[in-house]
Amino acid sequence: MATATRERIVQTSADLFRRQGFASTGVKQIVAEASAPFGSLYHFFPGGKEQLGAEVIRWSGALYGQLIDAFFIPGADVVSATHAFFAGAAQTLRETDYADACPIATVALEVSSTSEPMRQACAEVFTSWVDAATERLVESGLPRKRSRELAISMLASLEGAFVLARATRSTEPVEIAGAACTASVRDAVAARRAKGAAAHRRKR
Amino acid sequence: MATATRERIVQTSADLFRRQGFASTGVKQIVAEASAPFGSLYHFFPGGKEQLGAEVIRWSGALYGQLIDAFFIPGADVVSATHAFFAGAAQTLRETDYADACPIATVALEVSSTSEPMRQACAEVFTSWVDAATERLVESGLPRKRSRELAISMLASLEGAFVLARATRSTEPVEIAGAACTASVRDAVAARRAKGAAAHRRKR
DNA sequence: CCTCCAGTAGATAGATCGCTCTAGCTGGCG
DNA sequence: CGCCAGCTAGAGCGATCTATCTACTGGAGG
Repeated sequence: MATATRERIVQTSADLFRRQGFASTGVKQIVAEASAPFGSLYHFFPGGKEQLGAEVIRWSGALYGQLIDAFFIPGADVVSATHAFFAGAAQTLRETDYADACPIATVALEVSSTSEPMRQACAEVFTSWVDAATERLVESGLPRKRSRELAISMLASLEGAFVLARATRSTEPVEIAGAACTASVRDAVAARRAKGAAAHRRKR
Repeated sequence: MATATRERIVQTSADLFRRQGFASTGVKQIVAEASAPFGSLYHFFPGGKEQLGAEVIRWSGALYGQLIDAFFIPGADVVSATHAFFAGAAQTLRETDYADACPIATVALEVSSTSEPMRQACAEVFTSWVDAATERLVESGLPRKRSRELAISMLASLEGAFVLARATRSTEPVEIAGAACTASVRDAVAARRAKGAAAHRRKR
């Protein structure tokens, strides 16, 4: 396995960055926790810690992006999917002692004013998440513009709820934000149905 | 002025922490930027960087908490206040090149798994903000439970929108989150009015 | 067989980290 | 005036940071 070490470095870094952030995680700590030789880190990432950071952001982003597709299955009810999504996040928080929230939010805030390549990586990930969620909502019959708005405000609510939850060590913010988002999605679906029904009535 | 230096240290730290976070800000950088003697930092903050951090969190929290009272003036319309609050946040972001968002969110995410005293300071600040917003909504006639839910989901939306906005260098998330929150408040007010009208009708 | 090179391994450089320490300065009070 | 806190001022400590450097290993290909 040629790239096993490289992968282990990325995974371990992702874990540490999520918990303590980018700046407070040393490269020594990474290689130690990953049981990787120190030299290998700079062999695989000649750009140093910054290159590793950018790659970790993209890797975590892709991994967590799959969660969106896992919850918002085409054909299934988007309202209950939204509720389940937030409920799942709350459960994960509780199970991990409020450590596993968003894998990139901490790093995003840290670097968005100091490292342009890492900031861009974060922006790409967030955009990809918004796009994915938007598509799932469009597929469920909502207008594209409304879907995008919902996707953005859902992601914002979740990210913000994570901030509050980790600081207060309570899942209440996640649950309340989840309820609000679920209600918004329900309203959007109902509005769409009403409009569809009106159009249907008009047709005949 | 006996405590001018101390205050300058706190203000400068608040500025730096907000931009680059806690870990990436060195004490040397703080005293340099604050034009303060190095010894003074440890004179005023014998507990070192952690004590300074906790104090900066509380100080910034109190300062920004006043914004809530500035926007949600007793007697004024809460719906337009909500809209103005988010619009103001978006404008500040634009004016400061996406640097001045939440003064403590970055630090909160960084320390909530590593420093218990600083995590508690963050928790206290967030709680105080939620409490303040809740009171303003209660005063405008909304039920307390609903007010608290609105306050929490508004704060979460704003914090998350800040994360997205800083990373993508766009105020769109703030504007969309603001629109969603404004709609929620409007709905809550409308529901209250309907209920009040029903009670009124029932009465006579 | 030997060559070659990706990957392993870690010593070490050079800068910076948070922090301690001592000495000097200054303004108000006895 | 002399004295004593409160504060200023910065040299310097040990630790730790990122990154570079050289040396070694093991297996695939000529």
